[in-house]
Amino acid sequence: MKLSTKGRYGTRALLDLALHWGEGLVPLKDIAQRQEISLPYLEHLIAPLIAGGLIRSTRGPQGGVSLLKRPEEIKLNEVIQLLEGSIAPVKCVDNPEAYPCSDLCVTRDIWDEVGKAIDRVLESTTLQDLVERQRQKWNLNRLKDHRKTMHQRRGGDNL
Amino acid sequence: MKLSTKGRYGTRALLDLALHWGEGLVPLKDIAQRQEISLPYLEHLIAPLIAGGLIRSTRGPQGGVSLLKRPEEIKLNEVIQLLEGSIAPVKCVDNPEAYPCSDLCVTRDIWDEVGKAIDRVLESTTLQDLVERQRQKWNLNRLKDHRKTMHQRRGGDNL
DNA sequence: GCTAAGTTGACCAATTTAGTCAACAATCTC
DNA sequence: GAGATTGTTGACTAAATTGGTCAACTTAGC
Repeated sequence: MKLSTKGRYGTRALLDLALHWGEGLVPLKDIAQRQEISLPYLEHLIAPLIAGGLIRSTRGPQGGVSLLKRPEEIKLNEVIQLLEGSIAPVKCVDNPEAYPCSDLCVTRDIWDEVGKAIDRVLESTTLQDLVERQRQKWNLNRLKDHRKTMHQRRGGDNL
Repeated sequence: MKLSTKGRYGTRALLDLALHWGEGLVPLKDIAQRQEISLPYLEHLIAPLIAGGLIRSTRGPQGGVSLLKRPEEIKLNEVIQLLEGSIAPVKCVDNPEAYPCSDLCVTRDIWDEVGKAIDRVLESTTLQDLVERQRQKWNLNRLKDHRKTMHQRRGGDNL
């Protein structure tokens, strides 16, 4: 039940784009560097996002990539669906027709509920939510660092 | 984000045991046959369940396996934990210490919430719940079959 | 001591994951 | 329009995981 790097890296790449929303095209090279993803690998992660209509790209010098919709309009379930395919924990949840057991099998029903629970979380989270959380975290950390610095200046303990 | 056969087959094996609760030892051969799992593979699925204290086993003739706790005392999150390891969609949720990014990384927080949502569903479901759902489904199907039979006897249409 | 069970560990094929590399296409600048 | 810069695509691959099988062994009942 693990998320693969596709889902994790791809989501981070999109968060990176959302943080630069409104600044025009962002080169893949920059995203790769900031998110510590190898450029050739990132290119493959970008492909399904373009195909899925989440981002657009332009080649050539000054080229790059940017979101096609506003960050608050991009839900994580859509993102994960594009990057990882169905989130459902078992295949027979997606196409019950192909599995004749479906009307007899009670474990299937539970995996179905698990899948829906996952989807509810991802459906209720947008890229904008991630952006806000990220900025909040950065602010908190800056505050902490600042307090630490002040403490040191006042000759605080060396722990 | 798919469940492996370990989790799916193992859960079915436990459901099988729960359905035979109170009948003493159940041979693995029977479970394998009913659940359509190869016996050698089933043996490997059973091992972690014994190690986890969910079931006990006796060798030799008339040997077999049975639940150590009542079906209503066995929650699915415990089962899946034993069969698949942690349910969390990313590793860094389990041991945040090993991942210095954890206090900066907001995507981690989301995967954490997803993991908790999964756990809530599995934590609120016991083997006994599965048993009851299973019996209910069987009853419904028997009723359907019965109605179909009656219909045919009365010379119903051939659809 | 024979037979019917469960236990364990070694082994294996197929698939998936997580990439890399090279050739190519488009775009901008000069 | 030449060349540099960027994105696109497909082929390829090493490593890990999955989903098993097989054989040797242990234990318990008759």
